[in-house]
Amino acid sequence: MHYYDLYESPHGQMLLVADGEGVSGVYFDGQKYLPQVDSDWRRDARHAPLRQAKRELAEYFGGERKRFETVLAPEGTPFQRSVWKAISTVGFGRTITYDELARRAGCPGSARAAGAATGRNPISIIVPCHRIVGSNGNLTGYAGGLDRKRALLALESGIPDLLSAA
Amino acid sequence: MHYYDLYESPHGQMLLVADGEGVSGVYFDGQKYLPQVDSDWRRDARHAPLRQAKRELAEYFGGERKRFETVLAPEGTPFQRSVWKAISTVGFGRTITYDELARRAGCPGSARAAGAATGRNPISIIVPCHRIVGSNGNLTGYAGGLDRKRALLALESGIPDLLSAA
DNA sequence: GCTGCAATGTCCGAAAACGGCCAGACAAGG
DNA sequence: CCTTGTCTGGCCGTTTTCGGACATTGCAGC
Repeated sequence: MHYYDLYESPHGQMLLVADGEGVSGVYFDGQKYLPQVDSDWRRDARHAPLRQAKRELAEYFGGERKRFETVLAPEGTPFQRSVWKAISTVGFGRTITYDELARRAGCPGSARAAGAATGRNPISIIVPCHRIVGSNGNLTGYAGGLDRKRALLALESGIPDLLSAA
Repeated sequence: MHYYDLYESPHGQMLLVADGEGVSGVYFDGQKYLPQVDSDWRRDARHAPLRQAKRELAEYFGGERKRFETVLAPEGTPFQRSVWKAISTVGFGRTITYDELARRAGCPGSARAAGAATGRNPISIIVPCHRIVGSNGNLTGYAGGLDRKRALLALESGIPDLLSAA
């Protein structure tokens, strides 16, 4: 059974999804790979993991939270899971390259595949895939749009996002 | 979560599988498409649907039961489900052809596809796929082996299975 | 009679395409 | 020289695509 709820973030509406185990998805409105809310999913604002995720996200955007503790249950291939787990080792305000990410996932040399897996990360923000950048520092991609990626990194750096004002 | 148990039938050991909804599989030992018992499955002889299935199977082999009432929850495509449901409309001791089966499933002309779906039936005996025969009366196939198919039909016809003695 | 063929939904293996990459080479402009 | 940008070729797991194979059957052609 799937449960879901919506959350109004500073960067647009977000869809939160969970199953019996924990939170399985956190998506920006209109992002790539956004799943369809099936007719047999139940919207449940009192679902414990969903409530905790919403609260922690609000604290994150308020600048009062740097680590998430929500119970996660993403679905993916073994390789994808290892990549997503590796992403979670990158702390607030830090960034690493796709190459380094692949190494941390135990697959050195698989930078490109790691990039693809990063793009399929179903849990935005909480699994901080926005902290992965190109080897030259470029923000090469983000399923929710590069603007949001830049905004999140700006939030974490403590520096106002100048570009977004332009 | 998956639960399972074993049952010793007159024609070999059988594997019974269930999830939260009901019985999802009944397999002969060594049959085609036999699923692997995953390490996170739990053997549970007290599981209600499993216990009922075992009891009804014992009664069936003892000649004291002609209809099953166990709650079923097989997994398959819409087409497969419609075929399996159609198979269940064939009564004890009766047989129909794959062509007739396809018609009952709402897809006349899809006899071959119906045959493939029949082969994938996960619930032996209770969903009586052994009662489906070729248009010329031949026993064209059975995941558990043609011997067992013949034996089941012999049991249901009340006639001793002469060939099995040969 | 026997042979060949068309129609049908699904699974499986193989092959190809597709990415949120990266290093090296090269050219252009300071 | 150093910096910056573009291009190229190799890298790798996943996804998509495609061609057969099936627990069939009725019909056409010989």
